[in-house]
Amino acid sequence: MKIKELRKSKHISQQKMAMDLNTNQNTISRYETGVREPGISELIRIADYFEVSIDYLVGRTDNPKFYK
Amino acid sequence: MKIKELRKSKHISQQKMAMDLNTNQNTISRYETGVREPGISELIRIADYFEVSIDYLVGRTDNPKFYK
DNA sequence: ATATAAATATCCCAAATTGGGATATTTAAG
DNA sequence: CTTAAATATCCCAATTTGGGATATTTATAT
Repeated sequence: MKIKELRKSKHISQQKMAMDLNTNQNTISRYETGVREPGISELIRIADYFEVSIDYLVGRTDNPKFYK
Repeated sequence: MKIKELRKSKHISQQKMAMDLNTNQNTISRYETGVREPGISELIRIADYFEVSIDYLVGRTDNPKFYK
């Protein structure tokens, strides 16, 4: 989960990001530290938020074989 | 979740797919009918299995803006 | 260097979600 | 029409989740 990198590249706090996504700061923190994982709908919202693919978000970009 | 279409295109049963993914037939059924959702790791395994992107798998392909 | 504030991580817990076994229902063959 | 294969649903224990509160870490100002 590349949330932390993406968030920092946008120079926003966990707090702001949490607000934007209608959730809590601690939830974002957990995603970033990996102690919790978001469900699919949350995953999509985060990907939308950063305008990246889910595959990138979850670190699956280096996988050479997804085409569709 | 485009599991059903992908699975059918490969002409395999839920049973076989479940076996291949070390899970149960009812779990696959639930994913397909939408009553349950897989977690991220399972999502990746399914995407790997069908060799598609997660974005495609969850029906996010039509979103024009993911680039990274 | 230290007080203060901002940012991030962790604790606890109730609620929601999950997967599995068993079983019912639907669909396809014979 | 019967049987078998495929798929969906029920029940339930266990895991996982998010939120509030709080602790800890990090940055800023004096």
